[in-house]
Amino acid sequence: MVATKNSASPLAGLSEQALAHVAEYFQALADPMRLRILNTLRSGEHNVGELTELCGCSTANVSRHLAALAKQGMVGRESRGTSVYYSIADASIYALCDLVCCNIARQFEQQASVHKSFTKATQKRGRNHP
Amino acid sequence: MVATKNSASPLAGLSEQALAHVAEYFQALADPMRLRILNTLRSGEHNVGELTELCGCSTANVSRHLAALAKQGMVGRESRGTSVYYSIADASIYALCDLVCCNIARQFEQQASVHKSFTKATQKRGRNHP
DNA sequence: CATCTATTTGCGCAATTAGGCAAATAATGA
DNA sequence: TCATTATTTGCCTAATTGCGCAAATAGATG
Repeated sequence: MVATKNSASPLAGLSEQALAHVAEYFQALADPMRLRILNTLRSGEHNVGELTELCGCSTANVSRHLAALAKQGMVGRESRGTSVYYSIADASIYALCDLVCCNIARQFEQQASVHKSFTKATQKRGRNHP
Repeated sequence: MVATKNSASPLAGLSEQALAHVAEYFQALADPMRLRILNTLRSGEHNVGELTELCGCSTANVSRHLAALAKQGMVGRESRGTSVYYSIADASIYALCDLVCCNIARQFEQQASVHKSFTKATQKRGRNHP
């Protein structure tokens, strides 16, 4: 691994591999059904069958999505009896999602009130659609 | 929009559309080259040609990636002369990336400890040489 | 062991996507 | 005007991805 070690921020000076790793992490979150699963797991652990019902998704796909999330260390796996229970392994995921939701909410606000001026600066900011 | 759950957090009770929107947001971050572009923009605004050189990517692709980032409101666009300058429009992106990097660093630590010798107790955390 | 249930995985298909190449567009200057 | 530079976009290909279906595994119970 070629670490450039520019310690301005964790993102600064990342190697190709590290960048790919971060991208994979985001990729795991870039699916509505996986987000739904994570959201469902917020209330506590659930097995695959429960998630299948709660998320309205086939068992096979829930299993696959859980595998993808587990690969990124987002959820933990625990076999109990004939079932496999999954739970959130990294609560900071929700911090990520909350940040994104805030950003998107902000976008919606801006979109909703294009002609209103609630931005403090009077600059013309990125409202450009061809 | 159908809110199905109590709103303990922004992620809770998200409609299908909102969930898809969040997923799209993460999707925009789920590419190494786009992360590299964002990382490069951290030092300040750059035009497409500069980013092409700094990121080692073709002009067309840089342009496309920038369009994807702009679509999510992550970067802003400003034409000056014959060039188009892009800059970070939402600094909270870096908070996202930093969170992810911390999570991944943690993963690396755990992987490293496990890989090194699984006979040791995993409560010692002294493994950090990126 | 046989069997049932729960979960995982292999395979194929349809849809999406990143990248290369070239043509099209925009802005500047002779 | 035409030429030049900078950026965007259309088209194509290769690779990836999510899903449905069915077969395969793992664990518990008779």
